[in-house]
Amino acid sequence: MGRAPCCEKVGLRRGRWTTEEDNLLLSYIQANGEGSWRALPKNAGLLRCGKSCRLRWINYLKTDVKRGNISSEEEDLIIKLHASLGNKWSLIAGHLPGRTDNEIKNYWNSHLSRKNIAQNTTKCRTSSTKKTRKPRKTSSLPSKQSNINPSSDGLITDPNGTSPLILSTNTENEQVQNIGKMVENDLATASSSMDDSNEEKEHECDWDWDFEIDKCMVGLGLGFEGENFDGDVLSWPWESPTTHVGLDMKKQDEMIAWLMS
DNA sequence: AAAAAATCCAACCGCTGTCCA
DNA sequence: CTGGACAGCGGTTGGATTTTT
Repeated sequence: MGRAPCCEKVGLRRGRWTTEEDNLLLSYIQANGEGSWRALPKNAGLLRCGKSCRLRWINYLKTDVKRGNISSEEEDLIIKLHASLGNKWSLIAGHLPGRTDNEIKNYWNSHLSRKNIAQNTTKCRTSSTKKTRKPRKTSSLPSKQSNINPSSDGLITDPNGTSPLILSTNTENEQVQNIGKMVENDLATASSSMDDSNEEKEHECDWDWDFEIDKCMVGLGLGFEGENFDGDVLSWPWESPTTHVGLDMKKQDEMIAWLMS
């Protein structure tokens, strides 16, 4: 027997929300608070599914939702976080104040993924001749996410792994920039350990933040995963509970040795 | 000016994890 | 332990809008 539907769909409205519906939902939540989404539509006098109400609230009506274009700082951060976290839109959104997972997902799909593909095509074509990497063994999740502090809902932590990078005293832009800087610092440190005399390795380990990191040379010292040009999904064969956004130099060395073997 | 194609994005769908009886 | 209810997440869809031909 299948699971019961989340709501009785017969007679429910679908599609775009009207201003009247928005007002009903807004005033109900302002009076009664969030939650109980299943019961909310009936109580609020809305002919909508509870899930639809929740989505409308989270993505549009909530007061802290930031509207307008994604700034270059935000875009930069999205790229970096996506390289680290993959399609964990809610986690990425957690580092972008006022942005929703849906908005970031849409922005990625419509702006950045295309860019990503283009960059890969032009910059990384030579990588197709490289040795085949080992296929992933497990799920699509990154093999480790030690940069995620489980007690603080996915906030990136400092190298000591304790304090969240997002500080409440910072402005939103400062928060975005801080996170970006931390990721850049990690990568710069990782880069400094590379032997840049090897041309192929230099190409493969281009640590400038551009789009090839996500697909071409993913995870060295960062512990995330990616795909090679044949579409094989990879993950890295280690676990390290002590690293943050990525630095574990011993593991990096092991990774380099493994790649070059 | 009109048609076609491309792009954008709000909303939907189905699945998973958690809680609780 | 099991199963239902619910919240939340990520993938996908479809219609509105914009751009191109």
